[in-house]
Amino acid sequence: MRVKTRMAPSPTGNLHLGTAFATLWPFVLAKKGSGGEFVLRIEDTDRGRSTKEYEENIINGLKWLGFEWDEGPFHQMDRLKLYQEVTDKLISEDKAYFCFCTKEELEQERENQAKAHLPQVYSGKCRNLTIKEVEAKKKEGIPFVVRFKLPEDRGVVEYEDLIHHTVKFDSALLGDMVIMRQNGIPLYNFAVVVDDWDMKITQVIRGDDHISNTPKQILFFEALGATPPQYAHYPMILNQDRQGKLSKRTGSTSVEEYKKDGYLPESLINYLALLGWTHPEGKEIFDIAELIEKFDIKDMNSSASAWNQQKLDWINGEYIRKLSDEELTERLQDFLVDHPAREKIAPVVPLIKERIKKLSDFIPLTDFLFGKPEYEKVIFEQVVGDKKAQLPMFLSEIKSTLEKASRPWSAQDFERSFRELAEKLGLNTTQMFQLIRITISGKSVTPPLFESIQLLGEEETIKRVEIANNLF
RNA sequence: GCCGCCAUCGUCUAGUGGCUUAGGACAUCGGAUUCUCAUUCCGAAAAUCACGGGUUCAAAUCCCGUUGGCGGUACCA
Repeated sequence: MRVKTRMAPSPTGNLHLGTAFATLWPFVLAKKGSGGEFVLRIEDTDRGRSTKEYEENIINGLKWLGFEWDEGPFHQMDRLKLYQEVTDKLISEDKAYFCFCTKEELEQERENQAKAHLPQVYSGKCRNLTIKEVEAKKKEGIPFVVRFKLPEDRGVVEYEDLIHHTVKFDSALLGDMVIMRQNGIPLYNFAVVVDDWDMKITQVIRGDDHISNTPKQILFFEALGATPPQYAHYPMILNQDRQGKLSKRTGSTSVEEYKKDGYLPESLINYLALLGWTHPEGKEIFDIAELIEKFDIKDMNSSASAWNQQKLDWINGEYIRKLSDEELTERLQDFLVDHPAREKIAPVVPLIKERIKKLSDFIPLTDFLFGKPEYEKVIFEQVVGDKKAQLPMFLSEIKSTLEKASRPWSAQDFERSFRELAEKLGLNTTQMFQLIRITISGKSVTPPLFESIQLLGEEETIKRVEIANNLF
């Protein structure tokens, strides 16, 4: 059978890492088989919280991550007619009914049940209203909803979860669920079933927060006279401290933030994959194509894993180092739209490739190459320790050594003459080179010295030594 | 409260009854390379397999219970 999966985000917030995670699995499952299809469906029936902006953010983010869909995006709000037709059909078949209970009544009911340590289930008060009674209440203008009539004696609803084992629920604990609001907008569980049925979805793979929705949805499929799809529920990603599902509490969860921070889409995908699935050979670095090739739903985790920023950073570093210099240059240029000298990024790339974990690390590491350094006397003093009184002399010696050197400066001569100078001045080589480093950059950590100086040029380098010298 | 899901180093995991003195990865610590920082390489520390009972000649692995974490219990999705 041809596989058809779907991802159904609700546009009630920006693209969340959890949503990206939720998109990965149905996407991979669809791409796995030949001719599989992946559908994007926007579940926008929560009118209070859904916005067009969130939807755009989600769609753009999914595209940035590399996801493509074969159908959609569909919108549930465009499909109200269908939900209404199905609802009418269920009513006419006596599988659903009108309910006129007020919010207060229902709350009272639940409260009483809680006090009696009973499961909180709708009493079915409006279940047996006659047609006449219904008409009369409607005429009076009493607000109503449509409830699903839970088949009596349905007993235990059971299904084979592709990730868990057999999952069983007692349908008696479900009660008669509301499926349609008075305003004609359906409720989540009902709309999902109508859509999955209408769109002929074969596999539903989603977070395990939906496990308890599944028996309800199966019951709806049964009422429709349809076979439910196969279900697979993966665990939710937990916060770094394992307290609760991934939320803003312990760090950013917005995909856009990660993009702005300089994470590569492919490393995000790789890390997300690691959180839900284990490569059969235990590999940790693999691209989406390999994931699709090796994917088997049986290798998905059944226990929840916690978000780990350090591991993501490591993976991102791995991917940066795997890029060619040309490719990394392009990525940096796209990333650093406001950079003062984007055309000068290319020659710097080989120097920083092994030194950055995120694209944003480029800036602090290289800004001295593109603008004047800011000096702090203490940093110089820390290098030479108790010889700090001699700093002016050290700096002018450095300057004259540079001026004496034959041009263009060569790495070999440079290294040799400064090792000699270090010895002459009673400094060790580390101190010598650190002093030069700080002089040209204002920092104690930079890319390799001689290559940096080459990029700066001889004149600029000597100028910086002069400026530094004037500090003392 | 009721219903459900889950439970191996700090974190992610391997492990499907004997091959396990529980293996790997990230992070941590030490060492080598080195002009700094990284990279790379080598090494160390880190899990009484949540707890308590069973089953078995043998259990991290099977069963039951407990505890803990998480989720659901809406005219949210």
